[in-house]
Amino acid sequence: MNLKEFARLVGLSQTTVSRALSGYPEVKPETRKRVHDEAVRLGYHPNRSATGLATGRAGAIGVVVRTGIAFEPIFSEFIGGLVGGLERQQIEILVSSVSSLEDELATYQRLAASRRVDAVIIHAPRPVDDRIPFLQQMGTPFIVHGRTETPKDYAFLDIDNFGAVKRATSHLLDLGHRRIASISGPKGQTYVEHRERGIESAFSERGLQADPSLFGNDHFTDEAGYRYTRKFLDNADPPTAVLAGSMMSALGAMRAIRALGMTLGRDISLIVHDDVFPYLNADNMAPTVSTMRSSIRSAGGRIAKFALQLLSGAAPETLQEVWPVELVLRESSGPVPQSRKRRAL
Amino acid sequence: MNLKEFARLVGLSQTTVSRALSGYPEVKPETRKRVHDEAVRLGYHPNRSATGLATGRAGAIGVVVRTGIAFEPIFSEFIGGLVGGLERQQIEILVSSVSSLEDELATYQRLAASRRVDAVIIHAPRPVDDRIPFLQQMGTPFIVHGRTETPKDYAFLDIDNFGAVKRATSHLLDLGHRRIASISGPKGQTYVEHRERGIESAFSERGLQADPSLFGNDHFTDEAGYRYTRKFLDNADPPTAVLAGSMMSALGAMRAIRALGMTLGRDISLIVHDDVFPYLNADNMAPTVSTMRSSIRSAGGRIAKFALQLLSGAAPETLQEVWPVELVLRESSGPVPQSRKRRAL
DNA sequence: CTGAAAGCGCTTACAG
DNA sequence: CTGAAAGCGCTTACAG
Repeated sequence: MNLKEFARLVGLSQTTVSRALSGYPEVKPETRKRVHDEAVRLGYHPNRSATGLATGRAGAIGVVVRTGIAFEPIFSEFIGGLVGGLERQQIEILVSSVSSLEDELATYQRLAASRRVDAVIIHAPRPVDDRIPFLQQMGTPFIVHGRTETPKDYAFLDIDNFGAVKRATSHLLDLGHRRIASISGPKGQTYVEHRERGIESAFSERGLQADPSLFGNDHFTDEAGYRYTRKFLDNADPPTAVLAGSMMSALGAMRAIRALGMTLGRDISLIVHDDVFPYLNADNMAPTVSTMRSSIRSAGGRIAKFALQLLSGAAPETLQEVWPVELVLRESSGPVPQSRKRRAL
Repeated sequence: MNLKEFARLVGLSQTTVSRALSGYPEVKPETRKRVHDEAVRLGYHPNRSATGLATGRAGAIGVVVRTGIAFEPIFSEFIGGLVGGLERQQIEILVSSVSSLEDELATYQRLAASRRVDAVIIHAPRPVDDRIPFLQQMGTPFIVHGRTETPKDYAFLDIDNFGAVKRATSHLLDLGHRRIASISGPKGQTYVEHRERGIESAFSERGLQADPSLFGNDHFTDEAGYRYTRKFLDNADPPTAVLAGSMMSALGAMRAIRALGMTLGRDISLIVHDDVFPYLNADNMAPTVSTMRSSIRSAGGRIAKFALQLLSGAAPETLQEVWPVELVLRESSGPVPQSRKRRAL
């Protein structure tokens, strides 16, 4: 059924019906109500292509995923939050995939030129990220999940990775740890740099220096967590504490610790960045795991709100937030073992 | 830039340009090439709303997610496969979320009536599933990931859950196990029933009977895996083998087994349904974990192909596949412990 | 092989 | 508060 037929059934002109449905003010309340009721009763919904053509609005937000970037468990949660934040907004998420940065840029160009989306969301930004000037030049609204180190004249939502890791590191230093390892994401992404700088800053504030040979970078997999933990613990001067960048890396780290017959929380400490997966709960492990916690689902929900505001004309610079990260101390982290205690330098 | 302007720049009529771009045969090859080259050079892409309005095709496939159904880690992989299978097809995935079955049906109605998608994908079907007659009656093409127990006059891709679990159970029975526990998904979904029937069938083929008090049903979380495994092992006559429905449940099961001081693969066997997550590899655990393996990413890719065929006019009944599941035996499963051996009945 | 023009189903400035 | 009609940017039957 199209508008013409629906309007005939309701006994009004297409104009009035369209206005009633779109919430325009100049329709008599009782007329609006009648139109709404009839639309529900008859199952009428405006053809989205026609609406899109007439208004220039696609009613969708684009998310481009890079295959091969093992983003996986985070992606579900993020999309869940995003889509949840858009529920009942008549705005959907459009997902496409690409295999290279070049393809990613080409996809933004296509999505924008064909008016398929009203805005896009950028993930995993680098300190200097080509996608941002590219989108700005095209005039495509976008929101960055994370941020760059360039001037921030764009909308973004990030968490305070620097502060979170600095606080966790400071806590470990206070407990006497001096050999602290990091298992983080791939080099080149802003959040990875922020986290590593957080470690360095905590050390240098105390006149100490972090050992960069204890920094591992790879995708967040159980396998990488295991591999790096083994490697670091085979070191002549092994770490007494590990910071793991995700629950998946942490699973591997814990496995390595067990394999070496060490007791987590006593022989070695572990603090994990927790994106909050409903199926894998740090509070539930044995021992319970200390975390830097920040719900990626909430971030998705917030970015959905940002997107709606952006489409309502908000200036990108007014849509910028950096969320604090909670440090939740549990059994996996504790004082440095007696045997490994050193005189503070 | 719109078609009118682009056609002017190329020096041809809108008709010819449109036909060249859409791959119609009646365009001179050199004309087509010139149009294509210019489209790339000038970044022209047809307005998707206009194309949609003119053709009646949305160029998108809908996926509706139910929030609260803890589908999470599987979802990323599935969408990854789906989107990958649609790459370069000018077809995107449209994701919406709903919180109830009623909302889900209403969303299909809206997506179909507004011509926002050309087809939808149904997840987690029940033996009798209301969504199927609903979509059939609306005439909306759809593909079921899984299947019902009703007549299958629709397109679907499922895996042989019955056969997989039956084989795994038979293997355990052959090794002398008689107390076999199951930690599966929520009751009421076809795949859960198929898996449980697989266990029962393996038992009854040997004149034995499975103990339904060893069947646990819940979302696939580490927590549920732990809780059920503890509960079953506290039993007066505890299981000697556990079948876990996902890697997440298996993590909890392994944790419970460790907590009780038991050795996996010796004191108790474990076989896990593995959807193949790139970040969590059964081959990499200690001990390595026996699995029933089927890549959910591949399933997503295959369903993308089905969707394309459906949109090209293929009859739904011709798009039906049930994939076999590999049984990969590793260290986590072995003979029943001496102490628990019984005379075969 | 190419083109002029109708039509897809909306929205919205304009008129009343 | 309501309506007639132009226009959004494509595709495609029809004509040549």
